[in-house]
Amino acid sequence: MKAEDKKFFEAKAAVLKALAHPTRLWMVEHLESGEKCVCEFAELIDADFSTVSKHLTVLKQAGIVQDDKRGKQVYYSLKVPCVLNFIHCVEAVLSARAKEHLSMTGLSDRPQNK
Amino acid sequence: MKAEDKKFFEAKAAVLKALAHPTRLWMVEHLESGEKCVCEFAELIDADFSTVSKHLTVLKQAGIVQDDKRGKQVYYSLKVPCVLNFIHCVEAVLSARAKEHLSMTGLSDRPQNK
DNA sequence: GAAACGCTTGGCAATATTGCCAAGCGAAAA
DNA sequence: TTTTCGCTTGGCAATATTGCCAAGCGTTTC
Repeated sequence: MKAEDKKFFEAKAAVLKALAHPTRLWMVEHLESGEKCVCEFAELIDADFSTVSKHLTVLKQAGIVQDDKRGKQVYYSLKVPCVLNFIHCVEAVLSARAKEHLSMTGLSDRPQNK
Repeated sequence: MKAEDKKFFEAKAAVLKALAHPTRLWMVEHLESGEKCVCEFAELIDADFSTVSKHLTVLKQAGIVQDDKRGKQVYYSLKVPCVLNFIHCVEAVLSARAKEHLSMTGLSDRPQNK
């Protein structure tokens, strides 16, 4: 792998890493319906204010969300909406896995090859 | 957030986490052109055989790839090809970020709002 | 059978991530 | 100006990830 390519893969992995956390993923999906302030997130999940803020910072650094300070509040919004599409793909991975797991445990009604 | 939802987000985050590593991302993209054996990966990147094997195990556990042992070799292939689409979205995040960075450093030829 | 091959697993030290508490900080309200 | 509000940052301990070496294990070749 060339050094240049390596950098590219590191950059892409960093974006994915930002999304690879339950809370952050939840935040991103939540932003589908429009911008939210930090306090809204803090209210909805049971976590310290600082924790929420740090998660949002991670998403911001990754370039996934953007912030906008208006008055007392800071509003976060999705910067690259296509991330939502690909979360659907992740769900496809999960359902493929679930189906397989069912067939392994013999709980499925899978068709037998004779 | 409901406990059931929480589980769901944890599961999705786990899939993303599996992809969130430069080497594993590289492997997944490399599998676009068809199945590869462990030795091919080990040869292409400069890493221990065991390291390669462990990365592939992570991808397998996540349900992203599948393995097939034939003769001496184990062949890995993509199980859910849609992951490739969403890597393109990650690249969109990167290019959005790059563009912005250019404009911040004044190196761009961005159109000025007057 | 013995040796070689291709790969996986155990173990472990180095490193990174996470989430809480406490402290800081700018804008707005008093 | 002082206080409050909304949020960010520093610090830190608990936890997870990473990648190497060494050892194990099933096939195939000799």
